[in-house]
Amino acid sequence: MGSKGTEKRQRIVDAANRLFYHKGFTATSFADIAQDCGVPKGNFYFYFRTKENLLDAVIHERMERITAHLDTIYHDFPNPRERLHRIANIPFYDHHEVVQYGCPMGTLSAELGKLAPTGQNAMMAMYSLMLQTTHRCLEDMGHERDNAERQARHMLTCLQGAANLAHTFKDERWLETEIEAVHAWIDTL
Amino acid sequence: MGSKGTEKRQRIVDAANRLFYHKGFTATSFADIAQDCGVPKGNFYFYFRTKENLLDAVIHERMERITAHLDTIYHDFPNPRERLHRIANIPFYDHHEVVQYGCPMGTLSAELGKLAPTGQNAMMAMYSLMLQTTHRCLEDMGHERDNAERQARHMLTCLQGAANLAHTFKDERWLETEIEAVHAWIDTL
DNA sequence: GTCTATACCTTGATAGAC
DNA sequence: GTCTATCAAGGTATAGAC
Repeated sequence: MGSKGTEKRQRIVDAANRLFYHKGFTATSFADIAQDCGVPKGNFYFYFRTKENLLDAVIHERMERITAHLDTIYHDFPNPRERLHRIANIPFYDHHEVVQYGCPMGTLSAELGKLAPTGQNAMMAMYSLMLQTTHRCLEDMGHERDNAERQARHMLTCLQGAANLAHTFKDERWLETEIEAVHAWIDTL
Repeated sequence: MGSKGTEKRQRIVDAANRLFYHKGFTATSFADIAQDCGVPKGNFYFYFRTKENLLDAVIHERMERITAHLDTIYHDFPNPRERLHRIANIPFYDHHEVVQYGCPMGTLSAELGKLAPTGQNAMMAMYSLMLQTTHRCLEDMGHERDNAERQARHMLTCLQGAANLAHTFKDERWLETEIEAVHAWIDTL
């Protein structure tokens, strides 16, 4: 608690977070991370026993950020429909990075789904959080439970697909128009 | 050329294709491929100068398969709406593998988008093929050019998102219901 | 707590016998 | 054309001085 170590640990996690996103988990080496954050890689093992351990810390960090962001939306917008619009805007918030590196959650989940059963569970938790938040907005708008769940899945599907294809085609307009379509769809609900 | 080499080359490409899909490009080593196809890895370099070169062959192989599949659809179904239904069904055709390893095109594209500018162009070509085929069906159904393109992008977006989230959640029903929604959407066009 | 030096393994790639 | 043996480089992880 409050010891000097926490600050350095945070620098490692932040650099790993950035590089796992930009280069992918497997393609990122400890040497890359060390160079990025200025901490010698031999020091990593004081904070994390393995690379997978560092990955867990990165995912945990992301989980906290998305949780905080959703909480902010919930706090700032009492209207459930307006909340949905804000959730739909999340991928567009960092649209420039999404086009260049893909969806932070989606690309990592795609990679981990092929090799790490541990990290994949944490990714599922992140998506479940977004799903349940969306689901709750829809219920607050008067949709019954089953219908709300179906609609929430559909919205997430469109957002994820839009991010992926915008990344593949390096086309910001793809993201823009598809998110715009989601907004229009929300207003029909 | 009918020389003996082509057959062994094909075995290497097939094994690489399978493993790049199941484990990812970076996470798959030549040793993995060699073990899978029974060809010693030292022999690989007679057919491919680099790993990226082998990747190109794999992508080329996939491109030919998807081209052949779309040609079959075009040949078997004269009705453009029926063709759209068949295209929408493509991810569901191998639904079991899609749930386990994700969309073959989507996951590879996500990985290459972060490291290989070369291979990524080939991935774009594959998606463009699907996009243009869809686009043409919509034009044949009477939609004007701009509208058809927008609809085609939307359909691809939904299919890609469905495959990704079904993979993330290891949930076959996600894929099933979202593709069903695409079918219903096609009938409204 | 922090860093250097290094062990040990796997990687993609080469050389050369056959 | 095919395979064995091996390379240099880079990977994760460890040992131990400070």
